[in-house]
Amino acid sequence: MELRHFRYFVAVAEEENVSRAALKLHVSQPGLSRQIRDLEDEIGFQLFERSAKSLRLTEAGKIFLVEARAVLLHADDAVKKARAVSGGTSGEINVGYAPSLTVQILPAALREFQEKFPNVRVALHDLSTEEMLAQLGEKKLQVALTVRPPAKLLRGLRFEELARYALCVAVAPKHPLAKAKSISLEQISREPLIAYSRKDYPEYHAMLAKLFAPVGRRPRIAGEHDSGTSLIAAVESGCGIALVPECLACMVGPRLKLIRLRDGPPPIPVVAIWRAEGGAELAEHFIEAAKAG
Amino acid sequence: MELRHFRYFVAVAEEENVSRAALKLHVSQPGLSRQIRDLEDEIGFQLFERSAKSLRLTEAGKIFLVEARAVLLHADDAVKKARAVSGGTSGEINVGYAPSLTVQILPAALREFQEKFPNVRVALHDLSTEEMLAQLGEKKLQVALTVRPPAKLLRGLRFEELARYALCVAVAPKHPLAKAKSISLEQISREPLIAYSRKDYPEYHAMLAKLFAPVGRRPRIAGEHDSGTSLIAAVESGCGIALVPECLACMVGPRLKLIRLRDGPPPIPVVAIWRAEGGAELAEHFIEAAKAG
DNA sequence: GCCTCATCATAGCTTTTAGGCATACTGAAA
DNA sequence: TTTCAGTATGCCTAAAAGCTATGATGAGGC
Repeated sequence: MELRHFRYFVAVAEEENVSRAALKLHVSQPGLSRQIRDLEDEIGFQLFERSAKSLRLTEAGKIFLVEARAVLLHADDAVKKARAVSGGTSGEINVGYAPSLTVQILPAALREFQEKFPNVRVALHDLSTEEMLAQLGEKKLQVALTVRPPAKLLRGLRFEELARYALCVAVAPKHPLAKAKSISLEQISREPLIAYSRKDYPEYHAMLAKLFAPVGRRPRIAGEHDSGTSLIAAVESGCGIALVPECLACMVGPRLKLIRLRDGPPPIPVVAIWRAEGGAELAEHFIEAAKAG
Repeated sequence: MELRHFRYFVAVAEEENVSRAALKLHVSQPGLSRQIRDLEDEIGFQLFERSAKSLRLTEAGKIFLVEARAVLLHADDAVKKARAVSGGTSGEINVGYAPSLTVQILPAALREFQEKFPNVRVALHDLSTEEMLAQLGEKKLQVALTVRPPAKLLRGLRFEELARYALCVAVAPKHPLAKAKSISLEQISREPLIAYSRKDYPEYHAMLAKLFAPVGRRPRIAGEHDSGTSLIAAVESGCGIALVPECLACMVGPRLKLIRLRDGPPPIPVVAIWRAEGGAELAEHFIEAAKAG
């Protein structure tokens, strides 16, 4: 019996649904199903009553749910208490990030990391991907969070994917396109387009060019902005529409509508990048936190 | 982080010695060493101060030891509480056993098993190996604990080794041989030998015959007994010496001396045997308990 | 009544990782 | 200096977690 079994059981018990729990835990449904079964086999009694279609906690399962949650907290607590005594690792870590792509990831990562390492100062640097790669090389950064760069730029670096976001269309709620279920590139090319600035986001413009090449029309760029915030404001005020990663959803709230892009590019991979050669213990912990968050 | 890490850490911390802890946990020293290292890597601080020769708990490690013990108890407790509500599996299990060979194993197995399954009635049957195999076939027994029988008698049965015991020589403390560091077969053949009864322990006599064949002398059998208890009594009273598995050590206490047998047979394997075809859930739990105990 | 959908279980295969063996390293004691 | 009692490291194997594909089953709609 391992903590994994407790974690898995709690998730399944909370959802009363293996498939959903599997999604939440980032494992496959059959794998999860099997782990739960293994757990029941080991403890020697049923935690769930099963039908082919669903499962429900048994009485014993209900008790075990309460206890299992407590055990998991207890285990975390054990680490925290000991860490407090150890004084904790201290130091500094420099993290480069692409704001628009890390809106969802970064806050969670920071919270997770600072909980484990309250004595580490995290310095955040809003940089272009190019700058990040350069500064990783110069050891000015220990970690970069950005879109996955082409392999040839990753000499001496390693990376790990944190998320993928589809590209979608941001329109003001009262815009005529706001009611569409999806929008085509052709439709976009007829509208004024609000873009990220070419200077700070060269990859963004490269992506636009590649995206519209097969359409035979160029998008009409009606404004360039160097931050997601001001780009959103511009779209909201009716200056035009914008192509943004779907993770901006949590920034725009009801101010804009994000609509599916028909025949869009594959989802944009957001990665953590660090130096291949070892010694960057803090960087690894930061990346762990980013994955967990 | 898994419960395994907690279990391993507690063992190492209690021993302040990886090698001894590894022995206790039945894992190799390097494997254990690595798991402890992994744990430290994951939590992000040192639990031990290391020298090449030893390790000592850090302050954080001391706290973590207390907490880790508590977490492990908590986890067991979670299962127990839930099991209590479930009413527990009830039923009956019939276990055949060879008393002399299971003197160490059986009490621990029973304790372990009854803790998990207080509502299961365990019926113990003192039988010869031959009888056990027959009764397993007839489904009168679900589990047998005895010396490993030859493969050809195990058709339709499965087995798992629980322990091995060397054969050694039991002598009364005041016997002239009591001071020897080891005793040869040749020496034994000069002494009156107290044996298990041929009727109840045919394998024992087969083993004796095989053992003494190369020596060219027969042991002089001065008495036969159908239980370890009376055999021990006979040796204690000076009637002769006996060849017994070393696990009897815990029965004889200071009453007899157990001395190494020179050029003795390989250690005697004690196994749990059960029916190969499934359905014997309780049997499996019993065997798990026997392994854990 | 029968189809479709949602869901869980099973089977077979792949990948990960715990754990094993051999061995190097290291400081203390003889 | 050698030996000894330890821990750590490298490499390999085997067990187990996890994945994909697929089967089975009951609920709800048509």
